[in-house]
Amino acid sequence: MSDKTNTNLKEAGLKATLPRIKILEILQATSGTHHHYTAEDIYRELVINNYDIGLATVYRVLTQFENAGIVVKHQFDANKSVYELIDAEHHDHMVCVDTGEVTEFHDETIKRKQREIAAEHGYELLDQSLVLYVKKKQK
Amino acid sequence: MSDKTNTNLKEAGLKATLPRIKILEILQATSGTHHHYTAEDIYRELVINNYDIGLATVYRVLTQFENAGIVVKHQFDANKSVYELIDAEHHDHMVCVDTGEVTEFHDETIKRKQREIAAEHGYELLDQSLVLYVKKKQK
DNA sequence: ATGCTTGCAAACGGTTTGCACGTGT
DNA sequence: ACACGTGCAAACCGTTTGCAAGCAT
Repeated sequence: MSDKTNTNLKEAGLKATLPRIKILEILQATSGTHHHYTAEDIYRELVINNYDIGLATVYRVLTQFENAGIVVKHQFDANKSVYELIDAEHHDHMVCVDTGEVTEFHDETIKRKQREIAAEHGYELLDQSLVLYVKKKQK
Repeated sequence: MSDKTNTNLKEAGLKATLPRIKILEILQATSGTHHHYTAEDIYRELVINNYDIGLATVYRVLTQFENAGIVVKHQFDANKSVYELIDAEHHDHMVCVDTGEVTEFHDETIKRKQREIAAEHGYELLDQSLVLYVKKKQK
């Protein structure tokens, strides 16, 4: 898997350096439920594992990953960004306003409707951001 | 109309002060196409009209308006917020990535689908944010 | 009169950048 | 070797806040 990781980086035109490899590994960690990380989440994780990697580098690497199409940057909250590995199936998010829990979903009907709407206005749909703010239904 | 303005403020539990009245008037200005303002847009407008109102006050007033349900805060771009008067019909936005132009739209199909999806996950839909990033279709 | 508002300037917090040093190929 | 990548600390920039003075009621 570390082979695969290096390959990914090379393919993206990025030298396989320690910081980039470690950050990519953290993003790929499937153990926790949350695969949405802030720059500091990742930085903290690095510090815990005794890697001497600066926060500035984390930001730089994440930006490079974003440009390389390895990662998407989301803005669920007004004043901090979270990053997420891009997987094959691109999905949207619902955020619980009480717990902050993030659930992913995908819906083709909505996607299709969006393209229609853009087209009606003479536009082509390049990208889209949909976030539902929800709370647990109590009965 | 300045009567109406004061009434709005009073109803919202806010004293009718000069800064609040003027900021509300700017938000209500229907002349320009863009009714999406950054705090500085509004500040600049105030300066042009020779009002001695600080940027900090603009932020404070906009936040109060937001809490009072007079205004919504959007985050089309990562590092600046825009504010918009809430009108009866609540709508979504498409932003042209080339020109920055913002077009509003409303679609009931999408809204309904969203409620369904939230419900499927045991959630209740409180709020939602949908932004389409588009570009002019060239032929 | 008195409590909410405001202007100013300083603080904040996430993110970016300049620079000299370190590292991958 | 040499270009590219990195750590550190300082800069940035939109936004928030403490404080003393100013208004609306």
